[in-house]
Amino acid sequence: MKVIFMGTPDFAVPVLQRLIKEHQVVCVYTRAPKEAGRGKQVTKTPVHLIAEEHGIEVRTPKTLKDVTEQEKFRALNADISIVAAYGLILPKAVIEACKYGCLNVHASLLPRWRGAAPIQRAIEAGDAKSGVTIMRVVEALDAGAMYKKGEVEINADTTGGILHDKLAEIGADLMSEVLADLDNISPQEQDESLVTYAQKLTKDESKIDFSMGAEVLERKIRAFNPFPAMFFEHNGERFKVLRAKVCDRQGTPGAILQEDNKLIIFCADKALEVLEIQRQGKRVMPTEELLRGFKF
RNA sequence: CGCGGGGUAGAGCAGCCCGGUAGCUCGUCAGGCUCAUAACCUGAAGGUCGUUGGUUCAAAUCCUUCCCCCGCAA
Repeated sequence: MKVIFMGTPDFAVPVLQRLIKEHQVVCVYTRAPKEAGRGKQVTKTPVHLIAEEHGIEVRTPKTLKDVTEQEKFRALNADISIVAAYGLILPKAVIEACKYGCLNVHASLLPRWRGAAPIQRAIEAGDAKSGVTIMRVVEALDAGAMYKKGEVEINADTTGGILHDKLAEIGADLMSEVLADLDNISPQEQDESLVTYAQKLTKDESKIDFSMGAEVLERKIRAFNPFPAMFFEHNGERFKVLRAKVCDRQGTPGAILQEDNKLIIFCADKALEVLEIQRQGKRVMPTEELLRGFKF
């Protein structure tokens, strides 16, 4: 099929690569390159780079509300458009431009976790499983009828990064399957009574609030690994906590205890033993290693 | 040129501001102690102090070139 792909971050890359392999990707839409990283270098999006690598036309409009832009979209004369974490609102004119409409890969088991940060929110909430849903794009956010889902178990070692990568791969598989069998799958409407929303991640929630419960914090630490990473401050220095485990001890919330090469910080109820830590300016390392030379 | 921290023994850190032949914790090896041990004691090995050039009687330490890593911010 002639496909238009719309996506931006790493999550969208496996899907795009699969489409390139199996279909004719006529054009890729992604967010415009912007200043990012140290030195504020202008950086192209991951999707942008992959598209260029394959010599596919890349478009980076600021918005698609523009009628001229919509004309250009329609002029591609594609059979279907595929969206994966694009980051722009799609107007009706774009959604309905192609013969087979517009499909989306979403990193959750819809209708649970519609919205911006479904991967992290699922872990944070303590869900036993997460997954990917392929659904039809409609004007309302992540509300379209569903074609296919794939599930992944969330266990005690599942970090946001690990889950992200798994879901991206599964998303590519599922999209491939759905496209191969599009005429025979009838999409199923979402049950609105089960909808939850995944708020996007903000900077200030990545600061560890030790007046919260240890279990919640542990999940949050896992969900936010490797990005944006939960942190605490000590003597004006920032320490990212990449991994921790709950331990059954009590003390003043926020108090730090160093004993036997272990770093324990008390929370509201129990305490957290920090297992993997990153001092600012240093790499991530097992807490034990940092404690060989650094004293809190 | 967005702001900033760092690269010192296998690992993690101190020393740098106020130049003077490199130190701590752990690990490794040897010996000792012990019923025994990942414990304890003694000793040893192991470092071009990221790289280039400079200042100096003398540079890990001051200035400079480049490389690499990272925090913030985006």
